[in-house]
Amino acid sequence: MAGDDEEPVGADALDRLVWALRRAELAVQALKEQRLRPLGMMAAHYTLLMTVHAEPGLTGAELARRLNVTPQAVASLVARLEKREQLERRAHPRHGHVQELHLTDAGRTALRAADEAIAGIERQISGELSTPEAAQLRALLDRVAESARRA
Amino acid sequence: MAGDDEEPVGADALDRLVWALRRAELAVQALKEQRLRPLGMMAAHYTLLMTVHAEPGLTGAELARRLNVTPQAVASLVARLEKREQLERRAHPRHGHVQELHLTDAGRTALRAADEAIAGIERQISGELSTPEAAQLRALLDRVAESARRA
DNA sequence: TCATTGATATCAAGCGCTTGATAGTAGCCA
DNA sequence: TGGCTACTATCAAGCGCTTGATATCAATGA
Repeated sequence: MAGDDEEPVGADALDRLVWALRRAELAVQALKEQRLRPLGMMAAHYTLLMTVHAEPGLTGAELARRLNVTPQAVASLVARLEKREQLERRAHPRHGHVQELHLTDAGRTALRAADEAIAGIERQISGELSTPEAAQLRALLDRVAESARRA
Repeated sequence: MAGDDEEPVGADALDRLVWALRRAELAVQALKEQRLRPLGMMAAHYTLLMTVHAEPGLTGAELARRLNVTPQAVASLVARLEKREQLERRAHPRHGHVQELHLTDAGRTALRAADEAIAGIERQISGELSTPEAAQLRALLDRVAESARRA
């Protein structure tokens, strides 16, 4: 055809699913940081605390895989949260070298406050969607995530 | 109630929309990096080139707002892409101090190759969804993004 | 005409994350 | 029992991004 190479890339590139996904996540992430800042917590800290809360006793390496970052990055975050007394490292019962991560009471308190802010964002966003729409969006996102991870 | 404070945060925190959104974006982003690496391009470069392609003549500051990063970060990326001859800075017709950004032919070629990889990811992901599902997901994501940005 | 305002670009310093490399420990198997 | 392998944790160096501050220039208003 004559028009095949008029455009170096498809004009619909910005209408793609992956682009819409990025835009949405970027906007939500910015909102998270904004709401979490007054609480003296960063989104990365919230994510880490929430992950450890969901799976207590997680090791640093395992946590790094969950968060898609390197073990060193996790160690840096853990060190800071440990200094704030929000997280503690305990020796693994079998592996003396390995350290399990657990939330402290202060960590749970901080997490609860942060989660209140995140829940507010969730309410606001899902409030503009009908209940079935929200459920379907969640289901579709899960399928997208699994599809990308399986690739 | 007795069980109100047994859990510091709602047990459904991981079932939230914002969490599913993050998981999906993280997985897709990792896939992008993986597919773009063999082409010697990073996801950030692709995003920048695509944005400039969509709006030629964009200034650095304007571009920074589009990408949700600081002007300095953009300047760093631009300098690198300029060194690769994929991007060029031209003086603004009215504002001598301001510089417009334009893609070079090499930039368009590189963008086309990169976009091929991204399009492959798009096909793979949307291939696991029905056509109406993909359309609805895109529409819902746009509403989420606008809702978060408006907050 | 000239000062002020607003926006751009750029420099400098600090911090967080990544890649690469090293040390320690449990599990497996000959 | 001894050695190999796999996994964990940590150190060191480099790079990219952020915050903060500075210089330049167009546009506005007195």
